[in-house]
Amino acid sequence: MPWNLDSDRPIFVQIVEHLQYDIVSGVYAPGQKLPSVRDLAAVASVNPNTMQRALSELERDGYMHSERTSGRFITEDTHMIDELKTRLATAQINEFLPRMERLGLTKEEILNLVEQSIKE
Amino acid sequence: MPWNLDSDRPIFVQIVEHLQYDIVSGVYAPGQKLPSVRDLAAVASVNPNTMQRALSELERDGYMHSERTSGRFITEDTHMIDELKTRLATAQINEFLPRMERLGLTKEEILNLVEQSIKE
DNA sequence: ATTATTGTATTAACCGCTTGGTACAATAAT
DNA sequence: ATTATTGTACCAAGCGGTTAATACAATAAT
Repeated sequence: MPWNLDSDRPIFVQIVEHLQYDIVSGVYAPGQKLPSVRDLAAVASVNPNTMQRALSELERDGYMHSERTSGRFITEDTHMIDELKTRLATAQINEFLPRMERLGLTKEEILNLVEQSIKE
Repeated sequence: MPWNLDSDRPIFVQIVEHLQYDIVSGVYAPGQKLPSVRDLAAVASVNPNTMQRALSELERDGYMHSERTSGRFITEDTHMIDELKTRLATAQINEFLPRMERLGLTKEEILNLVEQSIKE
């Protein structure tokens, strides 16, 4: 899964989101050890400082914790991960629907578009 | 309709999008005169330079044109506006669906969520 | 004719993000 | 014991976006 970082938004924010999706979708399992800051930075083609900043945010929010010198680990609180999943999904819906309506599409048109696009 | 500008992305980009939505949804009709740069900037609580930059982009793409001292006008090319609408809607879909799937939701779950959320 | 308004251009300053470079303490690996 | 790896911290430089302040020419409004 590429990182798909663009220059429109702060990179560290995009990394936070990317890793949140990785946690929710199970790319990193609960309790699993993460690659080192330097390795993650290399994979993402980003400066280690930038990766560090993203990881600090995720740590501050409790999605991971660092063990000084042995590495960094995903939380084992599966309930918290489930909540994150719900929160991210809801956020997507709440961005998507109002924008589609603001474009002048009716609820039916939106539903049809989604239904159509989801098949292929 | 508030402008809802956040600090995550360049303001001028968000203004471009906001005005595109206004054009597509008919807030500004084809051929209609826009408020002055300074007025728009005041309404959006933004520096005139920033508003000017957004308007220049929209002008470069042909969605409006300025008449030196009499003001700035929305294009009368309704076909172009329709295309913009389609393009924006498609872009929303193409962002929304992959993200929902990446969260681990099945196509059915996504459809149900949309269907559910659209009713209320 | 005079005044106000229009779009436009320019410059300096500030701020946040990013990078590159360096460094350190703690501990795992050898 | 020595070495490598870990997270972490710091600083300087560069860059893009934003603001503020001015200015100008063209023309609409008076």
